[in-house]
Amino acid sequence: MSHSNDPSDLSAPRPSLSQMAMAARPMPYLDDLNPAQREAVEALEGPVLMLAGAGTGKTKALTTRIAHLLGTGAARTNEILAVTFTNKAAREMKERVARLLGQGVEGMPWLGTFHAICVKLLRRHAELVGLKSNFTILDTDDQVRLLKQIIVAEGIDEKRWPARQLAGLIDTWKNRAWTPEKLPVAEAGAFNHRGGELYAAYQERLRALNAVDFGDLLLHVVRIFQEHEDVLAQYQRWFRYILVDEYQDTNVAQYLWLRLLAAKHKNICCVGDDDQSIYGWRGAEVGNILRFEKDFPGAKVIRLEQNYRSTPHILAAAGGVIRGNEDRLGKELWTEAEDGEKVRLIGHWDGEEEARWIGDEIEAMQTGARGMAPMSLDDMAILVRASHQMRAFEDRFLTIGLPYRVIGGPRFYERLEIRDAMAYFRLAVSPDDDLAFERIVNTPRRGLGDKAVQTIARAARGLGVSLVEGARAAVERGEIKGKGGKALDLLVRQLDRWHAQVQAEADTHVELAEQILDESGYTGMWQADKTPEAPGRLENLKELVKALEEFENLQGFLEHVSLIMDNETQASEEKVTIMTLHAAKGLEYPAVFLPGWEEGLFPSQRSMDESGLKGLEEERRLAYVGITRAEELCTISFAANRRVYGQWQSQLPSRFIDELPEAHVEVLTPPGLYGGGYGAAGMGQGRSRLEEQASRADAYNSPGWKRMQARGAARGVQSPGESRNLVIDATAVSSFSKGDRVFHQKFGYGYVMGIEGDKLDIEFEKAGSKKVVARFIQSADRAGDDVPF
DNA sequence: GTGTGCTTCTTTTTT
DNA sequence: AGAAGCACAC
Repeated sequence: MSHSNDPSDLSAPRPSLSQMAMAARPMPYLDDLNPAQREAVEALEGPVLMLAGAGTGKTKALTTRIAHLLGTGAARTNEILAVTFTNKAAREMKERVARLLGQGVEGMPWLGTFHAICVKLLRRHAELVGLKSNFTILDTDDQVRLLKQIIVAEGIDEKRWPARQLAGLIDTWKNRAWTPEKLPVAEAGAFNHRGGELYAAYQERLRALNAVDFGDLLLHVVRIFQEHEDVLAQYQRWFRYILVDEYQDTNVAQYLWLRLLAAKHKNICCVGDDDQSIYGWRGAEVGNILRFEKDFPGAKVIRLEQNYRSTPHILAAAGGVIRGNEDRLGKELWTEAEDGEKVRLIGHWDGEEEARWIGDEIEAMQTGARGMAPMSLDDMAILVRASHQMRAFEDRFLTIGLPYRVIGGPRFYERLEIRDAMAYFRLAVSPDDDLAFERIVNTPRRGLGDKAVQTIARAARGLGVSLVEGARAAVERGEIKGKGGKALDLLVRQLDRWHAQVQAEADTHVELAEQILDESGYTGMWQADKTPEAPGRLENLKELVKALEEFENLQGFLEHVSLIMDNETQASEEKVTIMTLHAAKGLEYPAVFLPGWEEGLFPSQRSMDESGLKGLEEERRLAYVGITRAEELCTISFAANRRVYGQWQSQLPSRFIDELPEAHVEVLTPPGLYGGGYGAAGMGQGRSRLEEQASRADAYNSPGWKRMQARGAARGVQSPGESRNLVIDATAVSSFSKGDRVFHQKFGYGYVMGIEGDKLDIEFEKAGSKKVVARFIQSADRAGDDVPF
């Protein structure tokens, strides 16, 4: 079945001597694989579904497969199509293939995200869907602003029918590969019976603007493939082998795209894990992976079940939870690793106590206080269901001075200041970018409000030109009076000059970027701003300019940036990581904390309301993902009370807790639960499930339980802050006195009200009164010093 | 054209 | 509770 050696197979390029020499070369990388991995690597021909459980060496198998394709001469670098979902995954794969081959892989042009690859394809064939090949890619923000215009133009009440919601609908439709013509009638009736119509209007506007949104990237290419057989045939020949990572996350559009490309040779290898499908809410279809064998008859299904990450207790706990799901292909993870610690379970009185306990526990683990080997903060992570849960931990960690990093949150390129700066760059490159012009016309303030913008738009429409040209005309005709008119005149001239500079390539693009931000007054705007965010924003602008250095020119930068939403924070100091369960997929940590396992929060009530059993199953997979992130120690916790939308609520432990197999769980005594006024607090309707749970804790009564007790007691002797106080720089405290005006990275400006030990009691202007460790505090006079450019 | 108080909403997030 | 968005008043 060897493809390249069959002389009768004329479709395959004849192997060159060098390729045959390479094929004859020993393949040491194969010896590193277990039998299942090896099978997945060597089954090069025909459809393959690699069901790779958490921590089973999926990326290793995938990258080795690529190396094998190249090493045996079965394919050349440009004949392999390898798609991932994130830039990070793509980067990682490139690096690992390069390492395996012992050389660079500049020549893997078709290894990338779905979107990046589609941009490449669409630039080549843009005219087939009525676009020019220099189309711009809109992000969510642009998209919403555009929709808002359409909604308002249609005379619809934007408050009752927000653009954001329509954007969400259109997104969902595009995920399902529904173009306006193919939109089911029932769906078109959404959004006050106008959904379909508005969708069509939006697509029309996009075409007029020569722009696409993220969904279009996929959909346009699918349409090209469907309507132009010759083009499709070309790529079917071209991409002789297809590899897909995280197949369980593909949506309908991506599925169609893949199926079209693989239809001829069917050399498609999809890798995924149905148990880790957690993106249903954004269009992923678990069905794609469940249906693979039907889509590709004769497909080889290979299960990777040997886990190299976690201890048996952790795997057993995860397995126990996921077993509750109906819709599974079925997989059982196993490991050769030693037993290790059981999964730990602990209940708390409320969310703050939970945060306090985890903080103490982390400090104890870091210093090795409980007889364990000291552990780096980099090896610990807290994984939450929803980002608002992070707050309690941030507050607590700031107070005790525990360094942490939050992953997720607003991405670098989504930040206001970055998007503004980019709009200026976009205009310098293409002056007819109307959306960019609208964004910055009055930022910084130029005295150009709604009325002025309308005048400009009217002028532009009348002449059938871009907004910049409209503005020029309006200025010349003197339609915009006073200060605004003058400022607009200046802006138009500046834009002309910047554009000329881009074309002339006289200065380096980095210098030009700095010049633009400077001359436009944008940097000055933030320098003059006294809000606590301003210094951070200036810092971000500096970083943006630094990021520019990596590119040849502004065009190149803009091209890539629209697809790269990464937020790579370089590792510096040791820190605990806080992030959502979603963000944690694909990562692993020696110690993992999973707080907030309460009904309604996790599983999320909303998920269950909206998607019923399907929703619950996805939540359960999320629990599975969470537990399987842990290598050695996994600690699950819940609180009896929690503030939900500002209202105190008593919480029931998550049903997932009851699904944990008891034999692999160690229940820690909830410290505040028995001692504190828990029973006395009177939680209303009789005995709550939590009480049952707590009393059932005795039933576990394992040796480990007692061991933990002993450890807890031993730890109790040392107060949490104590070890830390020793390393605190005494000058940090002494450099402040009562009444000082100070600045804090997160809380902003405030005044020192008192000093206790190494902590300062500060009344913040925005955040209220807090006790914060002194070394996190800056004198307010120093805060603004650091000005870029 | 800009600043302030009221209303609303509140999961997860990539490209 | 807290942010964000919007209407309203200067």
